[in-house]
Amino acid sequence: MQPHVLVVEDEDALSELLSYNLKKEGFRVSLAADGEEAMMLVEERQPDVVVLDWMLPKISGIEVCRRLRSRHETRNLPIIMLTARGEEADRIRGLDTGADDYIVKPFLMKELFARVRAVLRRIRPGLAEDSVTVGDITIDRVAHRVVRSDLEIHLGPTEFRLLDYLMQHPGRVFSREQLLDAVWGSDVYVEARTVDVHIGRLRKALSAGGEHDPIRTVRSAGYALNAA
Amino acid sequence: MQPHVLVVEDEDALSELLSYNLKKEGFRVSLAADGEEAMMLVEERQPDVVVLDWMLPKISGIEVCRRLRSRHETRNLPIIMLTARGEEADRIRGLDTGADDYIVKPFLMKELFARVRAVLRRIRPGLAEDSVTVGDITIDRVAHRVVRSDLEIHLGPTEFRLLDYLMQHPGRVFSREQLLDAVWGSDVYVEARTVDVHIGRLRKALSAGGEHDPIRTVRSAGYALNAA
DNA sequence: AAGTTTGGTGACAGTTATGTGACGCCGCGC
DNA sequence: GCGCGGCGTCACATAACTGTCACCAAACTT
Repeated sequence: MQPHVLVVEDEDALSELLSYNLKKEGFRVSLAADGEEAMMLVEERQPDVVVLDWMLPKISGIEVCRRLRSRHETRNLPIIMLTARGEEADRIRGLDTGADDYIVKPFLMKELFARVRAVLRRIRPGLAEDSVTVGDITIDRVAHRVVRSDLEIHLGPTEFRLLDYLMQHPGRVFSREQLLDAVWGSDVYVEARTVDVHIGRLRKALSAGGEHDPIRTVRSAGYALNAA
Repeated sequence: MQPHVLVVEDEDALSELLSYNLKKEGFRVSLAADGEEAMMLVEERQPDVVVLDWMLPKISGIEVCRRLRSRHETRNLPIIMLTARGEEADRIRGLDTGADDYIVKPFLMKELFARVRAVLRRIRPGLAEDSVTVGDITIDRVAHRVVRSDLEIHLGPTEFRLLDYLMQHPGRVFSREQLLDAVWGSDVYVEARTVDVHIGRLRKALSAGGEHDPIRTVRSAGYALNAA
């Protein structure tokens, strides 16, 4: 699954531009226009990285950063701040407050891409890693293969992305909505129950060799991949 | 596909000269004028080898080298440093930091070519090798011949380059766009589906002797050559 | 224990991606 | 100018995958 970027920026023109280009670059993108919306979307969409403008209405960028850092779930969420030229003091405060990197406006798109990728790699190596193993299941993103105890498993594209996503956070429970957002994309509309069907298909495929089901159903909450 | 060299050099005159000559020698070349650009281009273009001037604005050569070595994906990326006469200390630090070779300015072009090729051969044998074998398929770049289990296979130029590229990263899945970029060149415009047709032709040619198809289709992702 | 909610799953019809034969175009050697 | 080998596109057939639904079972509630 592609990394998910939350862009927090109040200027429409810039946020549109960022969204367009990041999507083209293969990222999933959510947009927030102010600090409140940002906090909400962080919660709801669980982005992998936040690109945060420093000048924001309502809650300032620095405050958003502080709040994210003070909450357990988002303590390690990578943050890249956008500052206007010359806001030197902010930049320093930003890094103090826990931003992972900053970039000065105006900037080149490819510079942003590079930093987003760099931060992802540094903070959450798993995301950029070529292959991940959880228990007896290994997924290789480059070769696009899944192996369970030496047996190759064939998955359709959606099942592959679904498993990939679950494997990035083993043990964690995801609601159907979260999975739809992450795996299907926040822009398409499909029934939540569709997730059930795909989970079912994934289970069947993963259990083809007689092994036991690695996916846990959490009633009225969602699904999780068993950590070990 | 020809090896891809990233030249990091801040003097325009020298970088132009290097670019011109390396291209004439059959390498693909990218140019970076400083350390930041270098890091960006490494990420973006994924060169096969870096020729790195030691005196650079912004990020020094030594720092570039250190960063490349500290990142998983570039740990083994070959680096050849360019040092001015007498910068003995730098040279040692350079090799310490993980450069693979160094060359003292001023130097002869063919000396540079030789070192680039040597380093490529040492670090990534496949790229500089005259012939490569994957499973029962052998490709001879010099003679432009392909052999599968002792049977010679005739391929057109495009199919040859396509197979050559796939054989450089066996098992890895490439999107149609990646293949177009790598095999057709990023400047020509052809339909993505054209890749399918050529894959089809390649398959037919490779299976002429009754062997089974060595190319794997990954639905909605692309194609890969089976590793073994 | 009956009622209610939630999850599992086979079936199905629609959609999308891929395989492939056919065709016309082009550059080249003769 | 002609024939030939390659190339890029297209159209069509086919295979693979998808989202929904209906219906049943399991898990909770009261």
